[in-house]
Amino acid sequence: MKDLPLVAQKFILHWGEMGTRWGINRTVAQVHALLFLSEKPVPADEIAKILGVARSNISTSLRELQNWGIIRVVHVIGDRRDHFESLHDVFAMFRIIARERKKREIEPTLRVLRDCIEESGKPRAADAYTRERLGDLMTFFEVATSAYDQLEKLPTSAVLKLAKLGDKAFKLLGVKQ
Amino acid sequence: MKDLPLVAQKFILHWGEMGTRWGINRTVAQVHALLFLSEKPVPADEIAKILGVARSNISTSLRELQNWGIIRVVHVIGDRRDHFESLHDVFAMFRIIARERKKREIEPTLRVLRDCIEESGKPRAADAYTRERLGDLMTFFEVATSAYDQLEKLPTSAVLKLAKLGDKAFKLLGVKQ
DNA sequence: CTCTAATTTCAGTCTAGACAGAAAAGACTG
DNA sequence: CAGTCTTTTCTGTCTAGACTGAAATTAGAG
Repeated sequence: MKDLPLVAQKFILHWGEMGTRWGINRTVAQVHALLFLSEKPVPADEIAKILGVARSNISTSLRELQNWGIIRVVHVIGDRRDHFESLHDVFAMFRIIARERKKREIEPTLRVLRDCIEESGKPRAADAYTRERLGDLMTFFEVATSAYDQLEKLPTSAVLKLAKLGDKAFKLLGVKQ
Repeated sequence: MKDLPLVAQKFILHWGEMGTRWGINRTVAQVHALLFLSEKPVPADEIAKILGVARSNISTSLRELQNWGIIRVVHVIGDRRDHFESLHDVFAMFRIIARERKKREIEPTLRVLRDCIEESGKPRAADAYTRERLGDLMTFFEVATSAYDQLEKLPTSAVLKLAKLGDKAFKLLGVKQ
């Protein structure tokens, strides 16, 4: 870690902490930060040395990041080791993260809500109030995911245009005032 | 827990697991789920009994949920105990959650990024590539937060309208096709 | 002001999950 | 196919932070 530029150290540490706040293992987040800042692909043993954690631990973290789809293996001529590089396009990266979290967490939640609401018809399974509350929650998740799905289809350039329009967009569409 | 409707049990357990995936203490999430489904305000000792955890633990969880601003104390005549109820409007609830997470996690990250970029001008603090990467990341967070800020100002009705417009909205605005 | 109920704090315990290191498996080389 | 390098898997250890129960504090009632 000490041989990294100061700014890189600072960012990697912060990114690790952020990870833990969002349910991502600290080491996984740190590995991601390191690769994100790295111009050249990095082999696992170097990552281990830089971050000061066991090689085996890095192996697991890399696997996890590959499952997310935000890093990939590349090969360097004259070196047998796998090298890893992060996706460089930040917007694309967060699109992938959002999509994965939707798949892993939101969709299962929607399924549970659907099951609950279905079962809540049966006698003794739930009272009317519970049923209504769950219905509201499901509506929220449905609206949110379908809105996100629309947004996800846009290319980055369109998302940027949209963001730049900001307030004006809402007025043009007549959803405001 | 056993005396709750089956559907409520199922939801509370799932919500607890979801919490852990998003960096929220399981018990905190369970308490929230319980209150969310509860028609009447519930006193702390009953929550402890229902969820089967220590009273003191519930005290901490309730404090946390109050800090988030998604539950509040109410008093019931003829009972000295504090009773707690969840916000019932789901959209309002997630608006608060999003705002808090922005304040607690996104804004500190933006500050770190700003610091890093500023420092990266200094000699030996960072190479050009690192600086560029951090700049891209900061741009992303800036665009995302400012877009969210706009959205947050809209009343729920307008957000629903917007979501319903869906694809059409993008075409109307000329950001698509 | 005293007594009791309710809540919070605190110090210690417990445990899920992070981590290390060894061993196994896999892959390339000559 | 033996030898070496690399990666993965596995088992046991360690620790942050979740949790408990007791003690301290606070709030109301008479």
